[in-house]
Amino acid sequence: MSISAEQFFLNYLEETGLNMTPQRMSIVQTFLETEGHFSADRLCELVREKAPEIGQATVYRTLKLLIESGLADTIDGPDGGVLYERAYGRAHHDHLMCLKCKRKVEIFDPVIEERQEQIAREHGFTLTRHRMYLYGLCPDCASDD
Amino acid sequence: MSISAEQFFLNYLEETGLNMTPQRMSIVQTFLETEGHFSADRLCELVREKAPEIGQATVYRTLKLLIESGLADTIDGPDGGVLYERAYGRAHHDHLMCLKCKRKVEIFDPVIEERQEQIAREHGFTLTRHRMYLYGLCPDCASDD
DNA sequence: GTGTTTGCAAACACTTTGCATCCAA
DNA sequence: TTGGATGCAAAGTGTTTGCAAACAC
Repeated sequence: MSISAEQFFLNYLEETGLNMTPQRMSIVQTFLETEGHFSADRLCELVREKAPEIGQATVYRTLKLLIESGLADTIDGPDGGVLYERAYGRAHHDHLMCLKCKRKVEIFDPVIEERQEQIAREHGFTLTRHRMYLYGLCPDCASDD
Repeated sequence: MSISAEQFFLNYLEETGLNMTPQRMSIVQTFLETEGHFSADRLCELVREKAPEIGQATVYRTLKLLIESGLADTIDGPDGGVLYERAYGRAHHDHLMCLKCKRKVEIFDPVIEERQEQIAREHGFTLTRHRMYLYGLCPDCASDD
């Protein structure tokens, strides 16, 4: 976590032999400014508020680079859609979400993380990454019933 | 697990005011005969091997019913696609998959299950369901490097 | 200059829908 | 008889791609 996210992305581009461009810069900045989870389409809107001339294909292409570089991460909702969130400079976490109001809580549990490693090891697997989603009703929605 | 899967589905249809039809019967049977994880498209193919006249829309519609009834469950692969598997009469489990050869191992860990409940409770959530995917390299693929 | 990147629109894969017809109860 | 079910084809999603022009280095 010693270098900035922008620098991190620049390094990635360089290593991969790709160029920085105004469009990519805009998209990365917007991405970094945006909190929480959002769809590709939503990011597109946000980018275009500042730079309407940027095509959606470019946003999709850049989002792909962000993921490959490790700046971004995807999450998949219970409904099937794909969302993105910032990953670089943040600790790993999983998600707990409310099926009704869609509220999301980021969670982290060392016990679970440890068991995951353990389980993979028992099967001879080398663990690369994992995803865990807990779905249920938040306190507010549970009491609405 | 006291009644058969077919009966279970019949009950669901009845409760929901829907009818059993030859097409649904074919699809459910094919679904139950098919081991492992498969795409909607793959199920379509299998169904059509026996009953070529069944439309894909019907397969999709029936698959939806299978999920609503609880007979089927969806899983999402690391690559984004949606797969289906049999759920009724089987214990809950999570998945460990090889990123290279796509091999999948079904796993279950009481410690993790317990912690998940615990975490949800700590946040005031009522847990409905969860998904956990572990991704990595299986023994064979790891040694290929 | 040369290879990369862009915007556009068309292509894509997968899933859902509208509709006229057909069928189960 | 009547509301649900079907097949077909068309319409949606959300994402990717081909291409000629524009650009970064």
